[in-house]
Amino acid sequence: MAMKLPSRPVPLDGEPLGRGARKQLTRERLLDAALTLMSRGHSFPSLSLRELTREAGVVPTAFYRHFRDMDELGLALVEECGLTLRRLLREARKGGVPTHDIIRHSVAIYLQYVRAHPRQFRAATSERSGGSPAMRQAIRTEVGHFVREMAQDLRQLGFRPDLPSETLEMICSLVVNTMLNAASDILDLPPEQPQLARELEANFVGQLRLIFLGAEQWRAEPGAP
Amino acid sequence: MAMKLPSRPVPLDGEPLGRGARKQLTRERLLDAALTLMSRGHSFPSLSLRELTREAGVVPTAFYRHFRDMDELGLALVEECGLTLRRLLREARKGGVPTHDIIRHSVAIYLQYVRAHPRQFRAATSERSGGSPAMRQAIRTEVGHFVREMAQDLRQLGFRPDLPSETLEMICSLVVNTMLNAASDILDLPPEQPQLARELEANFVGQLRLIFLGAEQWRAEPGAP
DNA sequence: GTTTTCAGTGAACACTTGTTGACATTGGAT
DNA sequence: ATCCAATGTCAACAAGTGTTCACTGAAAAC
Repeated sequence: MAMKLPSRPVPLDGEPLGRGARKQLTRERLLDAALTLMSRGHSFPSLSLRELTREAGVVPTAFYRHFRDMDELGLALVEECGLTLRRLLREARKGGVPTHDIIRHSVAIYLQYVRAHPRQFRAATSERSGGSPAMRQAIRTEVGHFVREMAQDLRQLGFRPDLPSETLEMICSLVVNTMLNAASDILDLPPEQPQLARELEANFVGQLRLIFLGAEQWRAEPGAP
Repeated sequence: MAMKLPSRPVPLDGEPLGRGARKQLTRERLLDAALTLMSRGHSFPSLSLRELTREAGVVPTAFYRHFRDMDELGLALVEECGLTLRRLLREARKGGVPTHDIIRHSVAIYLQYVRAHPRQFRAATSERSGGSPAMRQAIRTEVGHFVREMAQDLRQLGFRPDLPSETLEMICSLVVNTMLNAASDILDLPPEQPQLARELEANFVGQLRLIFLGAEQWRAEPGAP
């Protein structure tokens, strides 16, 4: 008699994982597969469920044990990328702020971080204006959190304590937009063109300098002289 | 005997159009259909050829008389949107520059223009980082043209004649990124929420003010004191 | 030790997709 | 008036899609 092949939930793992842990593992595999496929040029809305599960090494129907549909996976993905972004900010906070040439230094750190997490950043920048309305909204919210956190950090660092939070956030939102644009540009660069990369980096540094130059000059109350 | 239905290239048009004109017309219909579908939430890479031709009111195979594949249509679309952008700049140039409250005025004009061409702007901002690599590159080039043109305009207006073109373009690229982000934000707003729209507009104005404040303070040679 | 829960499997469905080839119709050059 | 090229239509294809259903096997609950 022909026996059915046994289900192999974790084919390559010797560790005796618990059931819940196993579930979370394949869930992460699915998210990971999405990031990988996106980093190969696919844009999220053009990903098919089957393609995704194929890449994840699971059968199509297994998908439904984790997400209702692709939109739900998209939202989870956004959350994950948001987490990556926050980690960046947290690490930057820990590292302390160098007193000299802050911007150039921060840019170097940031770009290094971007290159270390290309898939997350490509996904984030790519779906920021590309995905479904729900996904765009989610990303917008996530970016909003990031902006607020950054503004708070600036305040805590004693930067322009006279400015209201609104204004600080307006400035930070400009900074974040510039950062994300730069990330997108960097990741689209031909693989090994250090000259272009340096130009782009210089441009990026210049733009941030410009912004902070403006921020230092900003009058506290633009309405009244 | 069953006669084939006659082909009706222009079902609703009484005008006896020339042949070339007819071709261009359905070509425009295809491009238009793409814009329409995109403005309904679809992102370009997830558009199917059949969906497109259905919306355009043509049979799927007719597509190939105009474009080799969807990528080619995408490039044509980028070109069209680029044209729209340039027209904006040209009109702005014609209109002259108000001496007072330039930025607020320009922003109002710009947002009005964005709202008048929502589909083009949604497509442009959406595919800027979302589409195929070729499409992204095309958009990048188009935006680059726009930036250079804007920098030239600024120079001709006598703005910071001491700065090298490189620096001017760096500034303009920051401005353009901010403009496109603002467009994307505006178009994603819930249909009738004038309060949010005004907040967003104020934010936008603030960011541009900040940029130009920084630009006025920018030292001509950041390397040497 | 028995039972229950549940992540994962495989086959099947109704459908849409991109692309091909063989016609039709017609504007424009001859 | 006649032919040609080009624009468009129809029918058909293989392949891929999302989703369903009944089933399995082992971890967890009893």
